[in-house]
Amino acid sequence: MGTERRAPLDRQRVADTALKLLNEVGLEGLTLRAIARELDVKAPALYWHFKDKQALLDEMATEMYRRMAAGTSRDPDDTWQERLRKASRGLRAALLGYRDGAKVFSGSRFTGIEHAERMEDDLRLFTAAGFSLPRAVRALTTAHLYTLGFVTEEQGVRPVPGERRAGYDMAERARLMAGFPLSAAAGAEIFEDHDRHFEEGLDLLIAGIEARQADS
Amino acid sequence: MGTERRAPLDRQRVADTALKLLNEVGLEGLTLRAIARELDVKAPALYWHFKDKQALLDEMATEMYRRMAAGTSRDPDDTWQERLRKASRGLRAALLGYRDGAKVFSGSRFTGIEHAERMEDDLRLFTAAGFSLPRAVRALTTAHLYTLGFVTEEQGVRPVPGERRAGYDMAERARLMAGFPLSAAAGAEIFEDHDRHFEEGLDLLIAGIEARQADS
DNA sequence: CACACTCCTTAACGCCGTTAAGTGCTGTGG
DNA sequence: CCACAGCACTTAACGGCGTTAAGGAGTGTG
Repeated sequence: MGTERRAPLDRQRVADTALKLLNEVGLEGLTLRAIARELDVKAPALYWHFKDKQALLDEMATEMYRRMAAGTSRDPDDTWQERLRKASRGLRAALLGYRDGAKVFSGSRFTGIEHAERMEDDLRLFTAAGFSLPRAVRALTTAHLYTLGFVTEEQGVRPVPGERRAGYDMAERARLMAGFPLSAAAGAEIFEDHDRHFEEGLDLLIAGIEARQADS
Repeated sequence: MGTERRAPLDRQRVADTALKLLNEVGLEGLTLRAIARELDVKAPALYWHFKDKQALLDEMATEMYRRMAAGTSRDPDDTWQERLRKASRGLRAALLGYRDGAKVFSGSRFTGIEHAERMEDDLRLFTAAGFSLPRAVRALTTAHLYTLGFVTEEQGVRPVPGERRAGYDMAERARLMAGFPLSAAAGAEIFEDHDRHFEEGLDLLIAGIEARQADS
């Protein structure tokens, strides 16, 4: 008979489902009722597993980090440049993997200390490469913050890869920008080819770290 | 008699009041009803001036930009390094001037094209200094995005200058981080002295731009 | 003096996060 | 074998949110 009971939820399953739903409806559509419906449960049931919605978002951010960690290859013999590139690209890819990923991520905190392991590993690699701890931290966090800022804006323009948010018509923009020729031309540079643009910013940063490290 | 009528609202006054209120209650407390109350009006009145709440947030972001522009000195004889520093510091100061300033700012779009004037000026200065347009754009936006990312995280830790968000106890953090000595030590570097940290990241970026510009 | 237009109010809608109270099921000690 | 504890959930409800519909007072215009 159809009387078998659904397996009880746990934080992990809730977070997984919420992340899947996030990609369909975006952050603004991600309500507790919608998540509960997806899990075949009523909304207050979620309060058994999370103290409030923010705690669920925190778990989602943590899960995003876990998946990034699982999806980014790391070699102990990386140069610090390679490591910084991998970390930054990996973070960007992870954030782009979810609608409003950057917003969810930067509005939340990790629920555990699992992330410390990778951080420790990165810091070890950088200090072994000759960086003082403060310099290592500065290099890593600057890249991290650049990446967060970049993807936040990127997803503001392109909520879903492929689509384009209303009010971002390039022809319209060009018309308004008559009188500001450089800015008009810059539009293409800013709103197109995010991949290349991201890499170029990263290049600047790495060049700067190299330069500052040389004249230590 | 007390029968004189209140002067009618306009977008500017609404945005001003909303920005003032933002500093008192934060983004999550910034409801249309609260803004209306402050203006001695009922909430639906706001819909005469703005098509929805996002349009009001857009106007607030634009006003933040205007005030930043008014508060940042600019010299036509700036070197590009000075200009980049002024622009980045000015943006950070402007965002820090409001609770959740970075979130409001990066979640919104400017309502007009007033910002194009400064952008044009910056691009002129950079191209006059020998940058190609793409390189000028890359340099400016990279600094811009770094700043946005930086302040977003900064305000996540310190919603109001002076206060400190729950869950950011340094002693507690140190205890959890036993076993990750470098990460533990990095905490101080990350969560303290944002001013210095911001400047150092900016230094890295400028050094990188210089380096890439040298071997053009 | 009618009419249009501007700027606002009153009332209500559906949805949100969240809490309180209760309910069935499972496993354990007497 | 049964009382009872605790787990995982439901039902019901609360106050507040953004937003819309309808209407009304005051002002300027033909």
